[in-house]
Amino acid sequence: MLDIAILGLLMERDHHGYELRVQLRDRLGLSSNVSFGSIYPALARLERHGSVETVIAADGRLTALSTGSLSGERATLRSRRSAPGLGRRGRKVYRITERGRQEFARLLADPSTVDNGRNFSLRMALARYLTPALRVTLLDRRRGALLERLAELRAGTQVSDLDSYARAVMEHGARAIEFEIAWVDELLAHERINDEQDSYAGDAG
Amino acid sequence: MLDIAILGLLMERDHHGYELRVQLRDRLGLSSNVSFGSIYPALARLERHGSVETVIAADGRLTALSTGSLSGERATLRSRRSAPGLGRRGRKVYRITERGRQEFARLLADPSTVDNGRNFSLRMALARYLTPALRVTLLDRRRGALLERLAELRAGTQVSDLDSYARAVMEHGARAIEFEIAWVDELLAHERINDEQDSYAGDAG
DNA sequence: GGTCGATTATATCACGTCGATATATCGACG
DNA sequence: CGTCGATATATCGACGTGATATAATCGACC
Repeated sequence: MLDIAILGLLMERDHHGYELRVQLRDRLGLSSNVSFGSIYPALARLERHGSVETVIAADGRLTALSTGSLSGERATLRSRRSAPGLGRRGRKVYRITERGRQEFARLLADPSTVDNGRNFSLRMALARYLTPALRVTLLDRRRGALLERLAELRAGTQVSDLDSYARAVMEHGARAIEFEIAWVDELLAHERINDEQDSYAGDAG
Repeated sequence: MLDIAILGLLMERDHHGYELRVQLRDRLGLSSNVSFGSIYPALARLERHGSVETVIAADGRLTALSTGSLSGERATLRSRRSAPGLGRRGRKVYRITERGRQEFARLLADPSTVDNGRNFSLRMALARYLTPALRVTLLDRRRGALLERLAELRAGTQVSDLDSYARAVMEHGARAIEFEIAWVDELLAHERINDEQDSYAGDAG
């Protein structure tokens, strides 16, 4: 889960661990503050796998934060008295590799684990990296999973069997699913509109 | 998480592991099919802790297994042909202990981990075991957590910074939170109505 | 000008949950 | 008779979480 999210952020520019957490929340909508106990093991995993590489920031400030991939700067080394020249508590900046880009494309397009809401939202937030066809596939899968879950919910214990609180939870659950189906439909409609625009612009038939 | 859910189900009647999974979904709304890799360790944990005890059904067949304080009268004998529900393969039936009941009450009333949607829904589904005052506390806490998350979402990276897909995910996230706040408000209103009814009919018993 | 708390930052731990898998029993269907 | 699908228990590795430790730097206040 985190792998794809981290790779997605690194597609845009380099990041260090702490910053990734903020971006995970603000740009990918991962529920408030993913634990460092997830992020650092994930980074270690990705590095072991050759999907990312570290670019140790030699100076304390700046680093790759503002300039993105362009990193020709050989910065002013401030004299540090201890440890290898890591500024501000050794900051490790991570960069995606070619292998990582391929892995990212593979993970993103894989529609197998879309029955989980988080996985779906995550992939949608990164959907600009997908082809239109794959986007539609993803949305269709999610729609199917939601319909299935809704049917399952309605087919479960009959409502009369539950007390009013359990019933309220079930009914809210059903409404929430319908709410998300409506969203998915909206997104699908959007994809169709884009298709039409493409066929006007690109295909004169 | 599972502990409280399992204890909640066992408050009503005894269950064996496999059945718990179905009930977790159908009565407590836990997202489709909790893994056995969660259920069995949870049961072992609870047993170790003295919150539940096992009542082995020695014979694979039927075994009214005596308990069923509630299900006793009804569970006599159903037509034994295609009726689902009674197992083969040495079945371990779990029963809640007095210690378990106390533990359940303690866990249910604890409002500390209500920032997670699942924990909240779970506690709401079991809210009939709470006093009205504790129900309101729970709802207020959840409301606060949702407002906080909404503010955080709105305060994050400004929308113009995101591509249309990431933006769509963020906006849906915000709407989903508002949707749940509306639900919580509904539930709070209900609690107030019940309060009023109590004060009118309180001594009519 | 010194300390204090907040923020930035990396890392590790125990624990819980998940998904996959192994194993076994029974009823139904052919 | 075999095997398929549902019932049923159990374990495994992988992953995410929350708590905690460590540490440097920054701004604020006195």
